Amino acid sequence: MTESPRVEPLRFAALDDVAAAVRAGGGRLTAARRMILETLFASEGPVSAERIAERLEERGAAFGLTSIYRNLERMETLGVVRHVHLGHGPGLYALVGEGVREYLVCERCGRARAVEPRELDGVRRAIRGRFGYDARFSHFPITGLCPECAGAG
Amino acid sequence: MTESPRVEPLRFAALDDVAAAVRAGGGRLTAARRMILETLFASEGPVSAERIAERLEERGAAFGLTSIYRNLERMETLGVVRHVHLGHGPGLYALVGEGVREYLVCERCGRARAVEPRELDGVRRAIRGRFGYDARFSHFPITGLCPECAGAG
DNA sequence: TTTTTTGCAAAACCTTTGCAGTTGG
DNA sequence: CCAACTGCAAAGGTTTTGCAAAAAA
Repeated sequence: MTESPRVEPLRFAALDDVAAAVRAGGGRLTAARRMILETLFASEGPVSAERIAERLEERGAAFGLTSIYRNLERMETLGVVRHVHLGHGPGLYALVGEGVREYLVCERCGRARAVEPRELDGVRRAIRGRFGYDARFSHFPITGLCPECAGAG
Repeated sequence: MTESPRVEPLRFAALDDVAAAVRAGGGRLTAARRMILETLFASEGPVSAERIAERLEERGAAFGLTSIYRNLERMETLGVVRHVHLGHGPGLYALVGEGVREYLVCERCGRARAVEPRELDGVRRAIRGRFGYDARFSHFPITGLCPECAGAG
């Protein structure tokens, strides 16, 4: 896994779109930025800055955590990246374009479940109906006991 | 959501009851512990460890943050204290007593709303019905846009 | 060239830990 | 007396900042 392992047209096309969005926002498409985006593309879920740094190192291109954080922050303001807090650990980053998810986290076993926003529409409606809030669980999750842990008492 | 939001007052059991619970759990009622409890009792909402330290200092009894944290943690395991994360700031502590609240926090203006758990029963039912989760918003809040911020676009 | 971006080191922030001395029951 | 508690200093984990050098446009 030294070079970009992904050759699927879909992903390449999408990556180009993201790169274009970065440029459109006045950002430069540096090596670090491109590789961070590639890493996010290849990841199955949101990943920490540190994990991204490891991935880049595996590919022979070490960038300091400082740069990773600065790039993620910049790309977040450009609207191509977002982050979520799923627990007490570090923030986890993902691309915006590949579909925003919302999360439920068990505060006992720590497992997270990612769902499509539409799956939470009923819950959102209940919250809006009573409190007027437009709830969003893509940055901070719903927390509680998952079915297994709730069952175990 | 950078600063600790302000929430409505909490009502507590008698301070003596809390002190008794500390002793019942094998804890000693030291000066620090008593003053921390008094501070929580007198506070209008959950407060940070640092704020507690300031209060104690105002009363002429300075205890290190270390002790504050250790005491809060100990009293939390004794079931007398709890804490909530309402944003990116420090954790906020409160007495358990009868007044456990659940929270909604606006991620734009940062304001928190504290509600009685029963007010969230409908929301909880919707979540349980679809995902099987037993959701609790007393440690991590519901986040989203409050009515004012949602209206402002 | 002009404007980002990068690296390094250091700090900021919240919280925990190690250890030796102190105190409550 | 002796386990529980305390202060201090130091470290831990995550993220930010300052500044000079390097690279993109």
